[in-house]
Amino acid sequence: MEPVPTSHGARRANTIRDVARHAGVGVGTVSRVLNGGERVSAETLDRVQAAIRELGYRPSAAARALSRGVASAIGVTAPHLTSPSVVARLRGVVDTLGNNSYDIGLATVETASQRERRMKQVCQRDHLNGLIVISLHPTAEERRQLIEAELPVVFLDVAPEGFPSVDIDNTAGGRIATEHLLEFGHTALGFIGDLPEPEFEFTSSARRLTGFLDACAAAGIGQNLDWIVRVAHAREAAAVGAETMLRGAKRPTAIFAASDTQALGVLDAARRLGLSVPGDLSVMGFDDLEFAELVGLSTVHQPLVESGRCAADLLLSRMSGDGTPQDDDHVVLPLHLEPRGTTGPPPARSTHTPAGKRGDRPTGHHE
Amino acid sequence: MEPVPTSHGARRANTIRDVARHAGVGVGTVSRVLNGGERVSAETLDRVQAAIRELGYRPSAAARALSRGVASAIGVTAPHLTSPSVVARLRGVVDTLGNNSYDIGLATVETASQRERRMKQVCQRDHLNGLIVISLHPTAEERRQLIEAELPVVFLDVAPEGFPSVDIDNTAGGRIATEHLLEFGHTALGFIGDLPEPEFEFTSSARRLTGFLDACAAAGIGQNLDWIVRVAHAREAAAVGAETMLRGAKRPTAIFAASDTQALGVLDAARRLGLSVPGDLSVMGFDDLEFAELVGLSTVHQPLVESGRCAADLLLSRMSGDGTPQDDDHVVLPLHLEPRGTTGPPPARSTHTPAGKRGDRPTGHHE
DNA sequence: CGTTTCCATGGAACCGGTTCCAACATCTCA
DNA sequence: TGAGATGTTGGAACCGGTTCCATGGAAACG
Repeated sequence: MEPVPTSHGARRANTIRDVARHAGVGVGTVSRVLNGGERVSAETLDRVQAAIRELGYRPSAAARALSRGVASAIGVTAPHLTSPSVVARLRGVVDTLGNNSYDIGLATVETASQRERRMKQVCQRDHLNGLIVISLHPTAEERRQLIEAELPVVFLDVAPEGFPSVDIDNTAGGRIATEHLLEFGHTALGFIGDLPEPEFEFTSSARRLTGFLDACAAAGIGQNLDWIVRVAHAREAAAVGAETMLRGAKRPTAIFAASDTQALGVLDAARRLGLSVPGDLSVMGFDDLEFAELVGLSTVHQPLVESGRCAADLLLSRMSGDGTPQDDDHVVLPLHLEPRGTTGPPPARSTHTPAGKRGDRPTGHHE
Repeated sequence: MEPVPTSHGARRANTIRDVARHAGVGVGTVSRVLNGGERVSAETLDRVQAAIRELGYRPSAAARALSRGVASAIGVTAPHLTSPSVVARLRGVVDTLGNNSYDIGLATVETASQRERRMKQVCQRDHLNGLIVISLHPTAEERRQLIEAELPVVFLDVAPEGFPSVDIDNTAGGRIATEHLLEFGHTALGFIGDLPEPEFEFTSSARRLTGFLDACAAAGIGQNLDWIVRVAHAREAAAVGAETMLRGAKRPTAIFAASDTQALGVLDAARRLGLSVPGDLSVMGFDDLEFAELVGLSTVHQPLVESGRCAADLLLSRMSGDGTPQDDDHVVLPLHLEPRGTTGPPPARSTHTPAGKRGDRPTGHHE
């Protein structure tokens, strides 16, 4: 006679009206109980909660989203998950958001068309109430859409004007890496980084190059343009680039790779050419990915996981915040040098300046 | 006089009724156009599409979910993203699902309470229309909930009875790894794997141990129980376990670690004890994570990314499928040996007759 | 004791889609 | 020419929450 009282074999799930009937109250009262129980007498509250329990009632997320006008979900867009740094950042984001009972809508983009489609999905009006964008530069069109959708958004690993962001000081990082090499007495420095992306503003790789050049200039060291190589962000591409650089008549005694992935390629190149590291060649990376410690790569540490947490916190405060919608608030996280086994003094023969009283360094556990 | 015709400064977003009015048709017609344009005349279709474009109309996901009774989202639950194998699987899942215009709801669980909360979220009735569970054994209660929610689900890296799953043959994998060591002539084999988890059925690590034992038995080699060590799934824990094993009066000439991560710990232990690899000790891993190639670790390759794709495909076919709701369909992906630099013949001095000549500890039933 | 204030409460209207049915137009076939 | 089949269309009802307003009773006040 009654609608199924236990939720066991129920064809149709119980609704708020079923609960109201079961508890002998109105739907408004049940709704109030569901949302914190304000302005409900203790006795009624008990009765409603009992009814909820007895019916195994679970509210419909869609109905709530519809009537409230917004869902309880946060979107995360990122490049494909092949890059370890993206994964590390994502981990931080997920950690923080997951503890705040938000749904996380993950979207990865690889191609331009995917990207466009995603963006439309993302801006669906009642779809998301917040967005984190990892390592993707927004196009002008995308910015416009984001502003129009009035969607709270935080960028991570990029810092477009007019939006809140979490990033590092890549220029300073490039300087830190380069100064580490300079302190060993290197004067012949090479750089390997990503290809420039003209459609976007400065990339992190480009900024690291700027820091490299700054540090060189400050030390009064000139540039050999053949030793500034820009390739696709991949181990093998970097290996090819480094090999070319190292095959020249004169070659650098140290190479700063703008990412650990590319540093790995440089190490490959050194191995192929029979150069010892750091005996013949010092190699410096950037990021401090997990494998950096494994291979003993000297690098600049950036707080990847923490950056994700930070972006998530920033977004949450934005969403709950007063309302100033899309001003910018750029968080810059600290970096530090992580010296390991792939950097050392330049080889004695080319050490015409300081630092060269002893050419034999105590390394040698690397090949 | 019209409601705001461009979507620019609109306070209130355009709804399907606005579109209908603008195009001079009924809402039903607009809905039909939105869902593929079946049973709509070409002329009307044009007019409606024009209206949609002119108003910048975007349908509300929540309203659609509510009236259809189901959203267009697929959930993915996984352990925290610190494990590289989980990340690799996730990548495969996301790749495939992303190309099918599903939203992906990602939830990671770490603690038991998180897990319980997630499960409730996940089973919200109109929340998801599919679920992929990565590397998490379902409890009895969770199975019950899943079945009750009638939610299509695919398990990945575990294979609970009664649910579709994608997995590998871990026992066979353990056998493959062990046979590789046996072929080199090793007769003193150690094993390092995860702690048993009594609350769940057999874990993959336990199955790999079974394969190890099978292969040993088939080769007529007895077991030294001190050489079967089970520790937390972490590099350092494995290092400690391996060190203990290798410090004994007699020590194995080869160790099979049930995961690459643990194999890394074994390598640490060897280094600390001054043992050369593979000269004094062969080390065998499992998984073929990215770093395995970096450190030249011999291992068993399992198709991680592909397993994610496979699970996603399976789920999609389940969701669109006829209806047989939750029968089981266990996909088993192939494995292969990936021999690298950490395995080789046993040291010469111990190459005399098999380990247990004195039969003190090994319960050898050989000879 | 009458009036005002306050609180708990019930329930209609609403959010924006989908679905279904009735209504109508057109076409077909006898 | 009429009956039936086919195809297109409009719009009410519905999905299941939230919100807001009207109501009634208790408490506070003069």
